[in-house]
Amino acid sequence: MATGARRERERAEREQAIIAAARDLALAEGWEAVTTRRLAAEIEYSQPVLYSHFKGKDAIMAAVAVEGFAELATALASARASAADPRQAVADVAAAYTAFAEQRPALYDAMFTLAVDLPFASQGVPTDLARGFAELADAVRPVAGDDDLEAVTETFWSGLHGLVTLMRSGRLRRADQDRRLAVLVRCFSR
Amino acid sequence: MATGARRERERAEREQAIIAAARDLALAEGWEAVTTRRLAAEIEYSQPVLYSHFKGKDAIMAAVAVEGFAELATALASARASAADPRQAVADVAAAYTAFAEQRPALYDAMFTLAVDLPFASQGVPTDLARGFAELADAVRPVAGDDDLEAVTETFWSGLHGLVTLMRSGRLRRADQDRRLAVLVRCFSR
DNA sequence: CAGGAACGCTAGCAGTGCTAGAATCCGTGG
DNA sequence: CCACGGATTCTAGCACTGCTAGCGTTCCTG
Repeated sequence: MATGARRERERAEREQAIIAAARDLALAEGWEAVTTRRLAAEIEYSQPVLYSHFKGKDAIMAAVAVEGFAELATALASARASAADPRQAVADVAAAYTAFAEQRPALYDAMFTLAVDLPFASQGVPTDLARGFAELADAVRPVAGDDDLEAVTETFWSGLHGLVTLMRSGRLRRADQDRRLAVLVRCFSR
Repeated sequence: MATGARRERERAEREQAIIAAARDLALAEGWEAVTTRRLAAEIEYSQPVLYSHFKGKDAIMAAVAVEGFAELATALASARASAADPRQAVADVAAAYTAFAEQRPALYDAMFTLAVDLPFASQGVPTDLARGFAELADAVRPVAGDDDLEAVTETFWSGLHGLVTLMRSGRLRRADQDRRLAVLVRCFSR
């Protein structure tokens, strides 16, 4: 009778395998290489199995994005925790953010560029997204008069997001990224 | 013999019709609704005609983006020209930028999110893109110590781009956009 | 008016996300 | 130990995508 529990566990493992395969494939070859057929081949099942776990390809991408939000939050947290002083914290958090986007471009795309609507109504995202947002907020708190801390944080976040996306799409020269980061950090510290 | 000139003119008109159809369709129903079949039906020709004008669908989107860069540049220019003082110029240019993105979302996507590489190697874009960039630079010039005016401008641009894209994808509440814009403008004026 | 070339169309390819229905496996009761 | 029944998985296919080869027509030229 406990066979049902095993089945359920195996199902969960397979679901995780799908997410991992999608993530790895996207990181290695970009999201355009992630097709349902390749995904199915990767996990050694047929295509329809994917649809018994997720509503569609978008839902798979959303699941990958959810993992990304958790990773980003912890990356920001460790950057802020190891900063010497509040001033440095802003710079370190900003550097951690851009480094995350640079090193996991496909993950960043899933989180912010593709899969527009799905994850935000779901369960796991708001938590991890809020965690990351809170790290940014704590970093810029000294500069904000408390009432509009939220607006300041969101603007700081937008600045980072803009730097990352414009550079990744070739609109900004990669070489000057540090200088631009310094300008942004100067705006949001002191 | 002058018949060749007419043919060429008709060809140019048809090419413009393709770009206009793509643009209108994208603005009305989004880029996912722009298929080569619908585009062909819209201009009342068969699909292969599209490929005698453009290398592929991406090239059509790039052509639409090129028009967008010209429009954005003139919008920014007129905003800056009609500003009372330098301080106000930054705010007005920022407002014009976000208004452009808000009112022509599909156009903005073609310029910055989709069609990643094509237009920048081509002829028309660098000019109009540089025009828009110059408007931003002139607006923020007072705040920059001349040497890194470029970095300051690029960072300002990134901030605007981040605000626009994060809000459009639902990551930021639309209601607080004015407050965020004010924060950004404060950073880049005085 | 005949020859020829430029032109646009029909038809089709390979690939996409997704799904209906057949086939197979597996735990259960006789 | 075997046959049944339900869940699970696969095969085959649909409608659509971007794109292209090759045929038919049209129009200009000599």
